[in-house]
Amino acid sequence: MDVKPLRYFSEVARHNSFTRAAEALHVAQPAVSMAIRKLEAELELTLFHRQDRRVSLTDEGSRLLGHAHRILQAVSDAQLEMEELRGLSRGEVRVGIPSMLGSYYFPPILMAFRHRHPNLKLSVVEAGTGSLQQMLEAGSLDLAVIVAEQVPDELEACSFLREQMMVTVAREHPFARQADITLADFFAQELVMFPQGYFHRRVVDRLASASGWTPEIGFETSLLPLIKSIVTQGFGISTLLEMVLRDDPDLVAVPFSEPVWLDLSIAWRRDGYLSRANRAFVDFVLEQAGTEKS
Amino acid sequence: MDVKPLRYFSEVARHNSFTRAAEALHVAQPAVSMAIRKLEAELELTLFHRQDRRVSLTDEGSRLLGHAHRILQAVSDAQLEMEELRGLSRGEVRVGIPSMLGSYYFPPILMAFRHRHPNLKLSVVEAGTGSLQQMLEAGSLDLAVIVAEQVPDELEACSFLREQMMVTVAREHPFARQADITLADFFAQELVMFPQGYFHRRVVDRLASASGWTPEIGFETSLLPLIKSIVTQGFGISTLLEMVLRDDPDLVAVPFSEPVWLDLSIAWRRDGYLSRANRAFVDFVLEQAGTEKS
DNA sequence: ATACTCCTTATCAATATGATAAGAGACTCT
DNA sequence: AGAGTCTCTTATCATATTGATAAGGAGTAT
Repeated sequence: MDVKPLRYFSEVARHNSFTRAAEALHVAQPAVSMAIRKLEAELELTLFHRQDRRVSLTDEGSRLLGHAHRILQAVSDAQLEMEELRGLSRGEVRVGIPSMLGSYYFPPILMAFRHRHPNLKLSVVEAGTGSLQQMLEAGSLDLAVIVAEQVPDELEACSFLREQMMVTVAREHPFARQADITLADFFAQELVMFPQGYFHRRVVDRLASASGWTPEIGFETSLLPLIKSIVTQGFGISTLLEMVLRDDPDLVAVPFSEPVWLDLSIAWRRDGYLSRANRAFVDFVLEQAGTEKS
Repeated sequence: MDVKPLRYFSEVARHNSFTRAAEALHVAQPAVSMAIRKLEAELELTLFHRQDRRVSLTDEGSRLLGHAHRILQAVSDAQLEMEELRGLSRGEVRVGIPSMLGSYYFPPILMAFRHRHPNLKLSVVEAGTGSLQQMLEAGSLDLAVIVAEQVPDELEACSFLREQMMVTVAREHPFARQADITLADFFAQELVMFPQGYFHRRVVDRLASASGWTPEIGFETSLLPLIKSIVTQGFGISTLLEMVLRDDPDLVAVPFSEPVWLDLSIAWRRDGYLSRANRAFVDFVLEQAGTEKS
């Protein structure tokens, strides 16, 4: 029992005519005759009562008609959804974004993506790089934004933005007048940091262990506005991505004397298939980053 | 989107393996590969993620899987019902039977038919020949038992029983000792009759008009037991099928001097298709009548 | 390293499908 | 009554689809 013959059958039943059905189906009329004959042979039942030039459903035929409608409906539903998935008018993007980027870089991108593909469901999780990687590997996320240098083997990553980590101080702080800050100077200060598991913290820890200093962490929070507020009031200093500081009049961003650049990437499981929707999101992010640069 | 590829798809998804699916489907493995590839091309979507020798559904594939299951289920439902109709483990027989036969000849046949095809729905309507013909033509009945000689053109009829109409009198009635009764004698008596529209009445009216007599009808009812009771008590005479009188000790059946035979037939719309179930019923009745005779 | 497992590609035969052309039965309109 | 038509069937043929066999290649296990 195949779909095409059932479609023919349904049309013949609808029109009570082979000729009319053939027209509606855009096939030659004998094709319809043969298809119905074959279906009848397959089922070993007479589906239509051919009386002179009048065609009508038999009892058995009308029983089949209900099934045929159900089947054709189900097929058409499937085709519709596949078409939607293909055309990105359906689908889901589940992406994880670290706090710092989620607050400063991504909002406009997310809005623009949503505008481009209004029917895609967009789930955004904000969490530290560590959690994001775990969620990615566990399959509860499809995509995550991470810092490129620490890409594990099982993830595939695509860098879309290179951004400098800047020492962040209040306007009144002595550092604010320096052209750059050495690691020694930086680590001599009391720091306000993200907790373990955030790329922010990882970067600083790496800088510390590479240079032999021990960071003195006076305050630890994953709330970026709180960090900024604390630094603004002079209770500590921090280091943040340049983008976070660009529009803040109360904070001063000073580069390290050996500039620290971070490659921000969007990553996914290497062995996992990216759905159309997710791939569209990756492409969109890369495209936005590209146009922004130029 | 065809049924076979969907079945292949569903099996591959079930086993996460082309080879295993091919085994389960009893086809060569490349056939499965090709079918899936073609389905993917048709939908312009990747359904499986082929990673090394591991196969897994993509997001789009798992969306399709639900539809595939629904479609395959619907197809299998249809096949099942068609099979049931073919094998007469489903279907409906709607048959109309005149009172006289419904009470005396058909009950055992109906029971036997029901025993032979326990899953067929059997709807039996008891009514006069006139009503039955109307219902047949209106399509509210598929089959009806009628008297052969008055078969209209639009009905097809098959005779299954030839039965004599007997003058019916009480044991004490003078007619009871006669070998036969002339029409003149019969019409001289007060009659107990079925109403208009019953073959019983039609036959008597026909006899009357053919012989020029006018029947004197003292009592009219469609209740056969009532007729018998009235005749038994000597308030009138009637004429009934032989089968009705065979086991009644209080009534005597005497033939007309020119015997009146009725051909009982089972009829259906000439232009209407007889469903498997109805045809089975006709065959069954004919078969029963045949074996009974022999 | 070698054999094995599993999916893909290539080729070929069998089958199925649909188009065209011709035919047959029945209704309709003169 | 007979021509014309309408509609389904049959016949024939070209094309497309399907599945089997054989060979290839990538990855894994022993």
